[in-house]
Amino acid sequence: MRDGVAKPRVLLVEDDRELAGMLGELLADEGYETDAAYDGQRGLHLGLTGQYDVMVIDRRLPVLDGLELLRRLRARAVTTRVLVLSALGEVADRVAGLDAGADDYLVKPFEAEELLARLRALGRRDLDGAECLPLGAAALDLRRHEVVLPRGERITLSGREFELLRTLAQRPKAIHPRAALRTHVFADSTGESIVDTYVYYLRRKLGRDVVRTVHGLGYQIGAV
Amino acid sequence: MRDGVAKPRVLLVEDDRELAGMLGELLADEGYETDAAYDGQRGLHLGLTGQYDVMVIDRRLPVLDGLELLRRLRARAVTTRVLVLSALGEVADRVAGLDAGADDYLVKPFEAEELLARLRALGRRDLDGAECLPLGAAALDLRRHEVVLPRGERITLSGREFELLRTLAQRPKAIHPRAALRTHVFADSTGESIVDTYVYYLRRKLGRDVVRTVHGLGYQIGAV
DNA sequence: CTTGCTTCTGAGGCTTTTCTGAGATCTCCG
DNA sequence: CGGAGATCTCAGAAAAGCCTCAGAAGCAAG
Repeated sequence: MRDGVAKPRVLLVEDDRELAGMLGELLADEGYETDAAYDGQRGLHLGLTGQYDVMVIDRRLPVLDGLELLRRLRARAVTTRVLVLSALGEVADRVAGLDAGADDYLVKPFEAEELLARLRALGRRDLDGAECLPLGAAALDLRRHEVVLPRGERITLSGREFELLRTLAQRPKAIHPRAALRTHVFADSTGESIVDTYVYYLRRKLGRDVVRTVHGLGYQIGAV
Repeated sequence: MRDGVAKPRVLLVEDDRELAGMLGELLADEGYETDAAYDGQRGLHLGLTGQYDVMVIDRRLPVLDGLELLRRLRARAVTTRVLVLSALGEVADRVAGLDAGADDYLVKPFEAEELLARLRALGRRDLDGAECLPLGAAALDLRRHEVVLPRGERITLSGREFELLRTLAQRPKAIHPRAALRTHVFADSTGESIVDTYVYYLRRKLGRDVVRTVHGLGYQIGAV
């Protein structure tokens, strides 16, 4: 899927365990790494870790309603793409879901193919054809794993350094939680502070300002 | 819509001129700046200028089919969000549309409300962080935990400061009793005066006037 | 096997945030 | 006016979060 390095991670919040099990298998077959939660509270807890690429949330959930869960995630600066599943298919229901912060809304019953296609659409991040990502005044050369400074000077990055910076540069100005970066760039078994270390390496090579720390939330590039 | 600064720009590619006209008006009423193209070739030309925040593309188009238009845009590294409109509503059709690069797919006939909600959802994705609560002349950036002053200056809040201000800003003009704020924002075990302290911190960062004290009752923002 | 680079760990120290509590100041009302 | 209670201000301790870096372990090329 993506470089074969890390599978995209999906959080599935669905109280119908049978359906959850089926979807979990379906997603696994498609190459997703899936975690499941069976109620809204648990979904909120997992969602806040910020380690997912996309979430699938059922609208009707015990403990904490799906839309309320979504609102709370959004209120806590979680920008992960969310697809809401619901048996409620009226236009007003769909509008309510989307306006609560969903990126897409799929009405039950649905076909597996469509769910997968919509997940692909949400997860699509690869900037096809782009060779460079903007990086403030500089640029990140995706082919050569180098940062090109305004005056043409080039700084070579190691593999991990590059992956980290690319992840940040793909969504500039967004805040990337540590946990998310750790899951995307490093192996799950690595220590908690690996991200700090590599941010330190990047800053040492590129200057203190490339990466901004947002205390308690994560890291950010291209700050305003 | 968005701070009233710049209207989001929409490119509408639709050969049915009557429908195009109606949609154009609808979008204009919602505060979008709309350009229309009546065939795929013209849509490609305009789309490549890269000046749009989102595109609405009909699937069946003269000269250049909607999906082909979409593929060519994607091939040329245009990452603008695209919503495809189509009379073809089979699952296979929708999958084809999404896999051609669409971010969303809406089947005709549709209701205006849903189109608008889906456009809002698409627009939200790029504005990573433009999700704000009004705060008098300023705004509270919910994703970044920052207060955005009228001139664009940003003041970062700590976690607790943010939670407190958000709670107040969610119901402006309401009077929030101390005890309620303490329960919502802080742990139950904290001292009685924790709210006072944080109100003091907010005032020190943002100015004396952000939070008004209603003696004996609580705190309030956005006073009359 | 050595050299040089990359990756990862973990400890120590630094900074920011959170919370406490106590004195100063203010407000309301008799 | 004056006092009780409410509120403000702030210093500093404790906790949490973050930075820095040395060194071990891994890997690839010579």
